[in-house]
Parts: sequence; C-alpha cells; structure tokens
Amino acid sequence: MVTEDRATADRQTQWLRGVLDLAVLATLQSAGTSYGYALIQSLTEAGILDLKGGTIYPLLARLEQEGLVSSEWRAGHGGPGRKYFTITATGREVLIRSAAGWTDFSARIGSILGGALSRGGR
Amino acid sequence: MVTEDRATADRQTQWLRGVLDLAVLATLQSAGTSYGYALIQSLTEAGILDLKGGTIYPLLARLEQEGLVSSEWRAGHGGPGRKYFTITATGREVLIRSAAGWTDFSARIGSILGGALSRGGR
DNA sequence: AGATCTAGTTGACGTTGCTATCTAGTCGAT
DNA sequence: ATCGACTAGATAGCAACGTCAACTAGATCT
Repeated sequence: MVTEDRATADRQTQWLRGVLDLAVLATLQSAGTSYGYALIQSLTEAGILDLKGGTIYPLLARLEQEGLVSSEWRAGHGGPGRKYFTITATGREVLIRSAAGWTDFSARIGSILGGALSRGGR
Repeated sequence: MVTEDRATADRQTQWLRGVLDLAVLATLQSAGTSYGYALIQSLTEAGILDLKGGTIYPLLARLEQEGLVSSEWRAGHGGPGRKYFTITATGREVLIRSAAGWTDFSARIGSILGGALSRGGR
C-alpha cells in the first residue's frame, strides 16, 4: 500500500529533521555521485515519499557549504544541465558518526514505544 | 559511556521532533499517570538525555490541548504541587497508529544508512 | 537567611522541511 | 509553431518545535 494516512504523512516531515541530510549523504555514498532530481527519486524508491525540490536543493546547498559534499555541473541527457554531487571525506566521517548515533537513538525510542504498545495493547 | 559527542547531542534535538510526544505518550501509557518533572527523569533513564523543562512543559500543554492527555493537580510529596497527566483514549489511538508509522520510517532510514555504511565502510 | 532540590511557566530564538512560484532545456503531439 | 509534459534547479516566506534563559514558588536543612 503506497498511500499513507495523513497523520503519518504529517509526522514524516518532522521525522526527517536531522535525518534527511544523513539519508542524502548515505545515498551519495552508495551511488558514488548523483544530482538533486535523481536523489529525490532514489529516496522515494527507498520509502521516503513526497520529497520536494524545495526541500532537497536547499539541503544540498547546506551540505556543500559545510564541506560534506562537492558539486560539479555537467550536461544533462536530454534535458537541462545537472549539478552532480559527491560526498567528501568529511562527509563520510559525519555520516559514519551520525548514523551510529541515530541507530542508537532510534533503538532507544523503539524500546520506549514498543514497551508501551505491548504492555498497553490490550 | 554517558557522554555523547557534540554532533550527536546537536542532532538529538532534531531527532526528537515528532517523536518526543510519542515517547511521552508511551511513558504515560506504561506509568499509568505521571507529571512533567518525573517524565523528564523517566525519559532520561530510557536514554533520552538532556531534556529540559522548557521542552516538556509546553509539550504537555500541547498534548492536553489536543485531547491526548488529561491533567489534574495534586499535592507534592515534600515539594510544590504536581500536575499529573493521564493518557486518554484518543491519545492511545494516536500512539498506536503513530508508533507503527515511526517503526516503518525508522526501518526505512535504517536500511538507507546501513546500506551505505556496509557498502562504503571500506 | 541562605542554599538546594523539586515543580512548573513563559518569551525569544534558530533550524529546517514545506509551499508556492519562477526560470529553463528537451521532446512529442497537435 | 505551439502546447503540454517531463526534467532540473533556485528561492522567498511560512510554521512547527526543541532550546535557552529567566522567572515564581513550595519544602527542607543548615
């Protein structure tokens, strides 16, 4: 089922804070190099739905400003030029450290939520 | 190790968005009833560090305004009065639905981050 | 009286994802 | 030739919410 209820959709925009940049870095790490429009598609396929350009492009600009990615313009394949991004060494460090932190955090939250649901499910 | 690096501490404030309210509801569900100051302690023990009153109290006010919790003043045990909160039926519904959504979300993010880290660890 | 712990409130602030709108290149159909 | 449709990116304004900082206030102990 692709359609999610509104409550979840509303919450996703909050859940993405502090995580979307990591997801972008991770995608860049996997893909080697990519550009904004394609990143939206990749993340959508990975289950991060409804991402819009107004979210991704400023984010990529922030990442570049912080030195976590570098960019280069290239011609598009039947379309406008594309701004390709590559993760930097600094970006990889941040990704590794932050991803570990997030894994811990999400596990802690998971146990808080899971504990309540199993004990209170009745 | 209790001390976390600054990067993770900074990120936690973002990671809490859209999740902290669920964590509070879940804690309330587990505890049956509790009050702000004690909730901070409970969540700290559960691994959500550095929560401040300026975060919890406005959050509880929002939850009450939305009808997800109800409150009642009672005398404190050697200290000022306490405002006890209890989760409502609506709160339980929201908790169950949203917790399920969060579990899905965090799994998706986990696989995006995990995929990149294992493939890109080299 | 002062200090400390408990307990709660409030206003200002900053980050960041979202909305909406804009420019612009390519291509197919009418 | 023109009109969408798709690709690709930029940006101004908005709103939500966790944090910071400062405050009130009760209880207890020295």
